[in-house]
Amino acid sequence: MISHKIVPNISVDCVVFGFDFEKLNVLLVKREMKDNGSGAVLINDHTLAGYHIFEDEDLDSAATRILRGLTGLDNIFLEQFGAFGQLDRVSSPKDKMWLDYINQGFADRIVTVGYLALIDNTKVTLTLKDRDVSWFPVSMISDMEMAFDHKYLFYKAIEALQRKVKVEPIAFELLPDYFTLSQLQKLYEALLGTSFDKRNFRKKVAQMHYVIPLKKKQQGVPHKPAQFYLFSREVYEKTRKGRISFII
Amino acid sequence: MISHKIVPNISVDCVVFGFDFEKLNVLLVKREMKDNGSGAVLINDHTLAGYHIFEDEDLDSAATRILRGLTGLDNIFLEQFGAFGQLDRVSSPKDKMWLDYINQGFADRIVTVGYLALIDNTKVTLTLKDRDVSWFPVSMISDMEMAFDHKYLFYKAIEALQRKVKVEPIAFELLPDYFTLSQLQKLYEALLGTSFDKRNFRKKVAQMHYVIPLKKKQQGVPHKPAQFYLFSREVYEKTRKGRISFII
DNA sequence: GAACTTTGTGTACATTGTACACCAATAAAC
DNA sequence: GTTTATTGGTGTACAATGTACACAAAGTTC
Repeated sequence: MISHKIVPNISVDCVVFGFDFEKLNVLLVKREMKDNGSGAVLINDHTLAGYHIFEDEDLDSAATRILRGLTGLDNIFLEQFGAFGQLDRVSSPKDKMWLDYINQGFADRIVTVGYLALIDNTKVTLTLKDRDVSWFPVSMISDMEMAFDHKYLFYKAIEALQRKVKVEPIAFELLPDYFTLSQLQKLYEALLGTSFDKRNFRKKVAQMHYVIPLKKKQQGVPHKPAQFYLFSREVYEKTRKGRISFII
Repeated sequence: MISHKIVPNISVDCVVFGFDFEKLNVLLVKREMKDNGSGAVLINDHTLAGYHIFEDEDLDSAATRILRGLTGLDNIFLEQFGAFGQLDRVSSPKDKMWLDYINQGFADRIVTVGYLALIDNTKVTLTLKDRDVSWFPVSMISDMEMAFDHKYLFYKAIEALQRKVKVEPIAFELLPDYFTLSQLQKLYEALLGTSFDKRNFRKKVAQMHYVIPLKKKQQGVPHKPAQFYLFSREVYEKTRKGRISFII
């Protein structure tokens, strides 16, 4: 195992989204610290998945490394949603105490690059070695305590996600390889916080020739089985349109 | 004058766009270095407007500071388009020689945050003290020599610009307060590299209630004078629509 | 086989996009 | 002051897309 030198004032934070066919979730890491003597709980909240970058890796690699550590997966969809360098990012007493505790000292000035990650929930089983990592419904985040400016980063991430999802077919990254149209619809509804008419939704999907029906159907469901579809990036790339439309 | 401590491994680069009613231009800074003895030209190319950040300023402030230095203007439209941390960003012999020459040594690892800036050409007069800063048509960039990975950053910036301009009314930042519809149309054509039908374009603009006709008309032009319009951000914010439309 | 649950389909209307051609208003030239 | 050159400004017919809306079909469970 090679030990890498970290860059003390640059880090990467990943906002990892997953979809359980009902709602959107985010992956958070528990942060816990007790007083050595009394055992009193000093810190008990959550952070995004993040770490410093190493001297010898670029930003995308750092994000990939962090996600591999948490989920065991490579090849996760990743996209930057911003760089954050506010002076007071890491300034609360708790946060300083924490950095001291985990022995990172405090660079008084850390710039972090935010990454949006979309993962297919069915491919991940958490509860690996550490159960400090778990999924939380995005609707719950507003009521949670979070470290540093991570709640702010989360909001920025979800804004970016909603913006991008309307314009690029990245939502499919949150679904398994085969999915039904109802699952797709629920996903978009969860992402955008709206609801769609079933017939109109399907009419629209029918025009997306890169969403391809398979011969396969659902099995063992207590109702009419749905047909499976798959997303083809190749077809998408070949058939994308001009989309000139500055908005009203 | 206070002297600030710089953060050696973090910088900000600004891709500054302007519009001269004919084409899009970018602001570049000349980089020149001659051999002390022979006077031979060792480096003669261009860089984006960029510098390290200071310990006591955040990223946006750094970008604002850099632009104030170049243009004399505050209140310039600014938006991040990415963070760049490739290991080989600053690696060519020329670039190393240059960093040595301007006495910055070489941090072997610099992360830069890219900012897109849109400025109203009519408000800037360059040729201040230094004439090392000047406008170049974006169409010319592909043939130019540029420092570091700045050509790459430029392409990323223009991609982001084209994406955003279709979806948010930021193009107006490139126009004077009062403008004609023909100027607006030429601007969009320059930005997107397309051309529009005049009547259809105007029909579309007519639906944007935040583009407001004024009583004023052009004067002294050798043809029918055009009406002036203005962009109202307030009206825009109040009337923006839902725009749910994941793309085909 | 009855009850339950989710799938899958079509039509009428409104809105938006697109293709296309001519007169109007001004300054400059004569 | 008449002509010329140049850009500004307008409407209509058709195609494509968005939207509102209701019911039968295919499975499982009991």
